[in-house]
Amino acid sequence: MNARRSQSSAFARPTPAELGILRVLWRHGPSTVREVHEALAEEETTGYTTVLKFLQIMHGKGLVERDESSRAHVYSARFTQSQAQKQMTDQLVDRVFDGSTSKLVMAVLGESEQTTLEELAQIREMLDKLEADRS
Amino acid sequence: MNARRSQSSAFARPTPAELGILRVLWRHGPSTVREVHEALAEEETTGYTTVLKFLQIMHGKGLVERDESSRAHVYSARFTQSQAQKQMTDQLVDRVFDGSTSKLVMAVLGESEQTTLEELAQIREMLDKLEADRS
DNA sequence: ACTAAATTACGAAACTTTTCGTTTTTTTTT
DNA sequence: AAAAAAAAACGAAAAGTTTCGTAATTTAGT
Repeated sequence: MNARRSQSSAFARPTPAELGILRVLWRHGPSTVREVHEALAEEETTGYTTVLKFLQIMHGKGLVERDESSRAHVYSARFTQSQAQKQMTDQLVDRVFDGSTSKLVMAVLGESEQTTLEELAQIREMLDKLEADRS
Repeated sequence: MNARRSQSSAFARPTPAELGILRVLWRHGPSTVREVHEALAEEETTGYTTVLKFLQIMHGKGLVERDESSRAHVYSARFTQSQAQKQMTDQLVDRVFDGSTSKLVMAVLGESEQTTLEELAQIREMLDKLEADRS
């Protein structure tokens, strides 16, 4: 039995399209199909019923909650963006970095011209905190 | 035209199963179908012809190279693990961290009890280097 | 109550990914 | 050279993902 893939696990892995919808829900909070569709339409061209269908599928999978009290059902993500970040990053570390988190950090810092000094400082701060806790 | 998905782009995105095969090729270097299949069999149960088919598909996509000079064709990854790491991490940053690399670093360092002091030191070193370059 | 509008539900097509059985080809053994 | 063994090629089924048309349902306006 593979807990990672079971429907009842903490949270399943969203497909790419599902992730796009979750991103809208994280940005905008609980939303109707129409609202999600409009938000999505800024970037992609997805039909209304496509979005509806996805929300229904995602509800079936337990990725989103549904409030049916009003006519237009209101959907919301069942886990936070931060939880998803952790889970998807762990998966990446497992599958692509042979389980080494530091390799991931090195890789991402290694080439990133776009990381600002300020961000580097933030990271250093967190590093200080971590090392302090450790000793 | 979507460059990200085109066959000729720097390198395409491996599917989960394709990644599993690439990992074997990275670990073991150029390998025959049989070798990949045996390496894979340690964890999963994949049929020989399934592995063969994947390697053929991946060759078609340009994910792997094929040396046909011997009877048993020898396949090798067409890009390094490190390139794949960068590419897949960038994708994760884009889609899940709203483009912020530091958010990714914070997330991964935040909860990782498994990051050793030694690893933290390595990261600090890299941080030093980066900040030095910047100023 | 009737009509129009908005929304959900349903089903299925199109496409992608994964899996493997069968056939064909190539090489090795006898 | 025939038989056996190993490997590649092929095709297609199975499973999963994405997309949307059409039908049914619910709500709101007249």
